[in-house]
Amino acid sequence: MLGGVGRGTIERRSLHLEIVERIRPLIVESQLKPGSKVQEKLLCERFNVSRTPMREALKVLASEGLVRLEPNRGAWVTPITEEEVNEVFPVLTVLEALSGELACKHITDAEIHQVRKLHDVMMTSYRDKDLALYFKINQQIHHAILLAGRNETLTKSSEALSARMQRARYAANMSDDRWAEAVEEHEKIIENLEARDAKKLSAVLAAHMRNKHASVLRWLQSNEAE
Amino acid sequence: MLGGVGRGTIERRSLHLEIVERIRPLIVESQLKPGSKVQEKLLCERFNVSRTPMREALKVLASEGLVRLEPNRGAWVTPITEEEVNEVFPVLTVLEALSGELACKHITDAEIHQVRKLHDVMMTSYRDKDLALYFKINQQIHHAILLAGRNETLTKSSEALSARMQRARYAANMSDDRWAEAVEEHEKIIENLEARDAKKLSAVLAAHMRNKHASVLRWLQSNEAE
DNA sequence: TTACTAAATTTTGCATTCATAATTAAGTCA
DNA sequence: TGACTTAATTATGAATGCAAAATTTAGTAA
Repeated sequence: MLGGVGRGTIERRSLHLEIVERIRPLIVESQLKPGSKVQEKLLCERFNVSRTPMREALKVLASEGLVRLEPNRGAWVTPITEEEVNEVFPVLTVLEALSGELACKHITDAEIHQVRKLHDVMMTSYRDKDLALYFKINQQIHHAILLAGRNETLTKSSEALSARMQRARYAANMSDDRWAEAVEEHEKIIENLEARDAKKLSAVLAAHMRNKHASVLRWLQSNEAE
Repeated sequence: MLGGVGRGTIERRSLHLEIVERIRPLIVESQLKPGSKVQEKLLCERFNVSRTPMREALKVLASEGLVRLEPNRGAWVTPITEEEVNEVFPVLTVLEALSGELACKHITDAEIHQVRKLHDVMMTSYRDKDLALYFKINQQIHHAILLAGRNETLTKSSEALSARMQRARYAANMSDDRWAEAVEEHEKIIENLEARDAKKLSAVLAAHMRNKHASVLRWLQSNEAE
């Protein structure tokens, strides 16, 4: 976010958070590559801030697991390893399952309608084979379900971990088969959400996550072989 | 810096992390009271560090949810509210359940033995009605189960949330009834761990968490009434 | 008193500076 | 040439300084 450009932001935000939220997407979208050095000075120049808030931001990103700090040696973008993926996905799976359960409890009709609209746009992007758009909407759907759960702690935890895996998904793309499968899963997700079937939605979301896990793993392994 | 006093520390640690790990217990044990202002300057003097690393530490604690930062207004210890408790415990519950499942898969006989020993000490502390010791060992058991799960991400996420709730548990103490119930639950936990029954352990841990949740809620509500 | 305003003080946010550790480059000797 | 030192450079960690914001205090008028 660019702090107050465009629309009159009311709440004042701190610079370091601003920076966190600008660097995070750079990492998630792999513009800052996994395993690469984070050039503190370069980023300072890029965002035109001094080192103090930048270093504060890096500390926060490190505590989120997107960056690794080595004392006196600087910061690195956390590499995507099989180990990391095998750690994060199981956690993400139970969080996603919980989010489905909570969403069914609290979601309003208007919100369901919103998600349905997102879902339909996503389907269009699937038919158009617009992967970038598909990813974007996909994200928004998962975000909307989290929001519907009315649990900020869950939302924050889940999205922090999700961000770490998102980078892999960006890099991994998807096989046509996996994409078709994912779409089917999403059909079930929206159905169960509309039916407000907590148990089922929860199970479908968990399965969805496990498949994402497998998909990322396949990519990682085929990559390591190179 | 207090890191290397006394014993020859090998790994160099960064000052801000040192500070984080010194302030965290202050918050968890309510020496810094929920809702109270965090006096940056005072803490700097107390730990004999300058404001820079202290402020970095506060940013990390804020991202963990133990502290709230208000731009230009400073830092407050996150208050314990019913809302907060109702958010965190459900997340903690699914994480704890996962940790039980993973522990059963990976735990070694030696580790089970370790946990059993901790459990026995805890039982002694229960018989002695030594609540402080009971809490401490209790923590260690949950930590050991997390470690046995071989998932650092899970361990970190879970303990971050646990820290937030721990403060309430410190303040809440326990009714005799609840304490007896908790002890029974712990009997089941150790039994199922020794039997390596993943499903059952997972369920027992989840139930244990839900009861902790209820217990904290009761305390909060009786407190609000005052 | 009480409500409001203005000055003084304190606190915060961030840039800068300086010391130290790490890295790179240059030089030495076998 | 290549391994090892040592010097030069760069990057990092943390203290300090300074401007801006918030808070407190003092003062004024009703």
